[in-house]
Amino acid sequence: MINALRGMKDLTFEESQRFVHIITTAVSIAKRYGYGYIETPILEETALFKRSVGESSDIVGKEMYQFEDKGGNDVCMRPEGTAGVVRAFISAKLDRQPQKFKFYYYGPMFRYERPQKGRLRQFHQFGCESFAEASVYEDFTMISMIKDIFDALGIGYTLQINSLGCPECMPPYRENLVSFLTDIKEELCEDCNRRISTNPIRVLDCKNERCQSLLSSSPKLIHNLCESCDTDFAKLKALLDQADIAYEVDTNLVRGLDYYSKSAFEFVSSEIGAQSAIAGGGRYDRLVEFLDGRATPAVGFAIGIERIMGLVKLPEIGREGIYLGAMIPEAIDTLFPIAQQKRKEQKVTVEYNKKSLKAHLKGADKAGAKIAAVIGEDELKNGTIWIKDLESKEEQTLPLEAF
RNA sequence: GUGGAUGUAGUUCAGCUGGUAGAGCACCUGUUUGUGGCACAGGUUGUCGCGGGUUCGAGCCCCGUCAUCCACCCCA
Repeated sequence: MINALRGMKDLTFEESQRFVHIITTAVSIAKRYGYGYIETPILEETALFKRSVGESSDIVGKEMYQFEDKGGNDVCMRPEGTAGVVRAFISAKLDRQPQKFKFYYYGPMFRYERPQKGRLRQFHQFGCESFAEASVYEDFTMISMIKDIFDALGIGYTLQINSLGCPECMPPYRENLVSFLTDIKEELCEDCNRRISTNPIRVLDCKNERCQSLLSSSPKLIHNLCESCDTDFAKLKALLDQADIAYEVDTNLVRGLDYYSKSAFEFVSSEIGAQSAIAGGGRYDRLVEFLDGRATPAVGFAIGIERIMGLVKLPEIGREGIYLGAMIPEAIDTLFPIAQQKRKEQKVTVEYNKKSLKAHLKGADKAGAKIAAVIGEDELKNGTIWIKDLESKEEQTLPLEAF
């Protein structure tokens, strides 16, 4: 027997219903916010991710499904969605248009990690990217959209926000931080020591308690923002307050991808285990430029479908449609014209074998049908059909034309 | 990549100090030969993850391997 690969899952029945429900809910809300669908390839040139996500990230460093294709190209299964959308945006030369563009997407992402609760090798994201809108109002609007989606799905969450600064205030802060960290490096954990040179900002995120206590007196970017970043962050908080959206400022919130700047946010849930982030995003004003486009400000986010799958309240669906069956072989053929007609509007299940009335009713029950319609000897002779409403238990025999 | 736990019927699990497997649920059939969801009765299903080893004998012990789960790491 061949099993699915490690970290890859099949979805059926209730799970697949949840999946579809999440996507359709998110899509309808994104459309209301003016987003249009974008589909980009799953396979991209490896260089795209190296340049966008960043070589220092774990994603690019050790988690990519990377290989050489038959034409000798260095390719990679996308580990996240933003890079591909930005690439498509630039390829279509939309960066040269004096307009704003908003796209939503959803689909599989691939990361070669050790699976655990809420972490798969093939997982799915729903995401949005907004281009050419530099205003912090857009950051706010995006958070508000995620809130709408989670509310519609009945999901509880905590919102965490932070500002990651910009090319003006980040570099001096980084130097500042590195010198602080270097002074105490003997006491920091092994991982943090490595991070001082690779990605010092991420030291702030260390889960080691000892490191955290040492870091309490570290310089905070939030207190070293340039004027523009500072006023934008203040504005974002004000807008969230005004909209009554609860949030926590988490000065240690560091997005794992290199391309973020200014606003960063993460929605977390306490109910799903260690992998608690259910959505994450932020501003990435420089990414279009990094990928050889014309400088274009942008904001985006992604929701992890599998992460919220268990949290979603699925609307209850009752009995639906019609079950058709025959009690004698000669009546079976008469079922199909009826089915054809009824399927124009309803769900129809046809049983191809003759069965006893009892067996048909059981079958109708199992099929989740609202109406059981059966043709037996008498009905065939009289050109009628026997109907039972499985909910109200009402039954009647109707002429075929009247059904 | 690291650590821990677990792998027995479709599924959830039991299986005492080693003697060639059981329960609930699900499924199928019956309980007036044309009436469902309930109840009752009966029934089907397993190379006990895989490969070695110890033993007269292993689901139970040992080694290896694969997989799953949880955590670290990282992130959606």
